[in-house]
Amino acid sequence: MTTESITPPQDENQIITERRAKLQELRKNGIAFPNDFERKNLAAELHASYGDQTKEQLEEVKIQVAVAGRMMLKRVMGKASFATIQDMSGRIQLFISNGDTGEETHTAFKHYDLGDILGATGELFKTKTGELSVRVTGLRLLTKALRPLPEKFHGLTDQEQKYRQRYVDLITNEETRRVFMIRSKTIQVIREFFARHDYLEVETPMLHPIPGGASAKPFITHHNALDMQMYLRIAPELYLKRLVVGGFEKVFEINRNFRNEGLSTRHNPEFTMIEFYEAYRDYKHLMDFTEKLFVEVARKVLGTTVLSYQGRELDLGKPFHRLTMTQAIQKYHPQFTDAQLNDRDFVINELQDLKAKYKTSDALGSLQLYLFEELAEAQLFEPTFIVDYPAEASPLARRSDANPAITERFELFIVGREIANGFSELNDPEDQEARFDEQVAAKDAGDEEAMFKDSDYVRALEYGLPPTAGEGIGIDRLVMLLTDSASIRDVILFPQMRPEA
RNA sequence: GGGACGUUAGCUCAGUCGGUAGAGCAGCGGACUUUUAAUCCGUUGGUCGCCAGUUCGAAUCUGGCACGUCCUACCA
Repeated sequence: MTTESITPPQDENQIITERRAKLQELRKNGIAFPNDFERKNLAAELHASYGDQTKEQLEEVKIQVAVAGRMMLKRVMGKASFATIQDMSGRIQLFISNGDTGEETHTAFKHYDLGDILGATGELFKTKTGELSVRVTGLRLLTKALRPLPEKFHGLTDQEQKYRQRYVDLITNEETRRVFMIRSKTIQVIREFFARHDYLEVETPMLHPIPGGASAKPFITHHNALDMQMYLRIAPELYLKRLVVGGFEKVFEINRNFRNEGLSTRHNPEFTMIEFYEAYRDYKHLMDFTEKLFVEVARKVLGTTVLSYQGRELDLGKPFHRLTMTQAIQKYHPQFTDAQLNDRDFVINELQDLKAKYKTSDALGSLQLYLFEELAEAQLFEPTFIVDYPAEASPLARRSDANPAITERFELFIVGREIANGFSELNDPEDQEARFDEQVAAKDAGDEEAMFKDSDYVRALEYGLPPTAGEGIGIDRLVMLLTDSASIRDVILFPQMRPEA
């Protein structure tokens, strides 16, 4: 006994073998992958234009259509069949019968498989149950699908496969298509919003010789011709502010940042942010502006400011809360007094009880920040601006005139997550240089996330940065909110995964 | 990094006490000219994640490994 000489690839199975044979047959009989079918109508447009017409009206007007799409459902009943095809807009039913197409075409159709891409021409009509359908007179197989689709009722449910094979997820799951259409629409609305406010959209480098603008571990890469180490950007901030120095007084950029940190339901190594800067504004203006932006995005994308996130209702149309860190702590832990929260030893004691990390060298503001993160952050379900961040944690932000230990900075929290971060920009070049030097000292002391000193940036400030306000908004997290997604992977088309086993 | 749970047909899932593998969908063959996850009859399809161990015998018990999901930590 001899083994078969043809060993199919490992994931080949009987179904794929069968379909390959059908494709072989198609090749033999002509052009297996024709590209001359002219699609003239989309499913959703036909439903919108003719869905309301009666059976009789449709028979009278005799609308000729040409539709194309992937076959998702198939029902064969001897001399007549129904098929449901799906295009970018939606689905429409085809009726194929010996009487309309001739027996040969209908017989060929019976061997078409779910997942095949078809082109059909014919006349619109309504079935006796009232479903708008195409009475097919011409039917062609445009692309043979070799691999079977997931089960037609449940679709693809395995999370890993949804992420790894997003194309299958998109074919099968309406909800997945909805999420990414909302994502696209969200970015479009944001662009329009900034354009309307006379902002200039710019693109700054993704490859940085000095990573800057955030506290994070960068990805390191190498440029061959220059033989130098480069970093994927962790934030565009320093470049955008250089542009404000240059006279582009309102700029924004929507693009990816890369951070070499852990993966989680809220973190992907590459994520999308919008950063924007406007001269002659301060952080208070940014908060008002952000509220307007969020309301507009919700209204234009979802049609309402009221949304449901993981079972809880949220209204972006209500004024956002504004609290200092200590006020936020007290909101959820009213037993703490102002005196206690401003007492270093007391705060350190609380942090110890919570097993939270801190350094004995930390200033009171940083200690309060850690306590806030432990006790309040995750509870900020309704949109809340937390203001007055400690200067040592905000090396690019302008100090408060009333209290130089804090900065004119806020972070916006919604559903317990940081969604945005903004501040009045530090435009004092001497203070900026001093703060860079502090960061370098921290880096030398072992802080991997401390910033590098960017001397050209300081030089830019020395030419004069007008008083400016700047902010970054996490687009992925915003889209999670708008789509009620629990994981950031659900709003990124191709999330980072480990290599396949 | 730590913890919990999971991995069985292309897909969705069962699998009892350890006794040699099941259903539905998809596929193939047949019936059926208005179906709606069409229906009905017949039928093909398996490295039970991988490697060891225990046992007469392992999808099932034990150990290790891989991958995944969730929680947690770092982080936006």
